[in-house]
Amino acid sequence: MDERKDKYAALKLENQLCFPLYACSKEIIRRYRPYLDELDLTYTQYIAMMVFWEEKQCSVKALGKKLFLDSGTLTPVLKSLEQKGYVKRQRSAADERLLIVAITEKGENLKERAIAVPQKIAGCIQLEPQESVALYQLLHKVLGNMEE
Amino acid sequence: MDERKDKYAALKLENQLCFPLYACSKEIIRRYRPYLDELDLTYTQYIAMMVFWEEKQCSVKALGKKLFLDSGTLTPVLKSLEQKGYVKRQRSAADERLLIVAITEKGENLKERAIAVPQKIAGCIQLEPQESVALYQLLHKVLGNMEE
DNA sequence: TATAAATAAATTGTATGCAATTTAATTTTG
DNA sequence: CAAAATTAAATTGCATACAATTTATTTATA
Repeated sequence: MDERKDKYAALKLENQLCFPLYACSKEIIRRYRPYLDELDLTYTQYIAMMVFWEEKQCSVKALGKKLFLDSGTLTPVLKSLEQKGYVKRQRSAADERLLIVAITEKGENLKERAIAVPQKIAGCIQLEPQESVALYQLLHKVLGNMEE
Repeated sequence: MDERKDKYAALKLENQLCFPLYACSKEIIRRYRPYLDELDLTYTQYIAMMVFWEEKQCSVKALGKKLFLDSGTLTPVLKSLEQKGYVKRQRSAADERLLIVAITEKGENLKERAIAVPQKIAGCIQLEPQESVALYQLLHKVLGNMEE
């Protein structure tokens, strides 16, 4: 089979870039599940907590920008995190349109237990350090290219 | 801030590999939408059609293996594709447990219109050829590592 | 060969994702 | 300053994802 003559080559699953991205992302997130179950967090809740572990508080808008998610996704996620007691949600006094989400003491404490997760995931991705760096840079380059 | 002394560095969003994978995947799929809308396909329906454009027919099980999806996801996707007239679904005569999904004439015809999509997506990913190859290989390496 | 084990889809239940719309608050403008 | 435009969340509707269970069929085995 001469690929130069296959006008449909670009439509083959094996020639896609997005598909392995999509598959890889889903498969890794599936690997997170047993570890996140122990923390009573979903992956989406986990990446939201990562922001709060770094920043203490954040508006829904700002969180959405960091996580590439909109309020349609975040509102139920943040309500769930509030229910678990990891964050508080309250409107900004300065601008009532903004909902400020702030981490609680219980949310801070969770960080200690979450600290073991990244190691375990790295163990299942199994890339050499320089490969991880290369992948990281390529992904951020694509994200940057799409921002334009 | 000396990173060597930050025991929480691994929990920072900027130090994750899975997160940019997840974000990249979602953002690219979002870029597919306007092009796939013209074909009346979602991304999941599109990657399923890619398999049928190559293979003519396939069981749900085999399709799930290729796409990293289970019957819980595929059943409604395939019913939807059948409704649009792009595939037929029928039980295998040899093994009634198997549902064989086969592409229709209308599904085959769709391929001609889909042929323009990959180019348009490549345009928004904007990687140099050697970067695309590197990303492709790293993603497949990770997928391979996780199969074990 | 009758029964147990295994297999394939479908179903059920929960949690995203995201476009589009709605609601409330703030900013811009005529 | 009042009306229009903008902005931020929430809501709505639809389509995934996936674990767990159920149902139907086939294979393995006592």
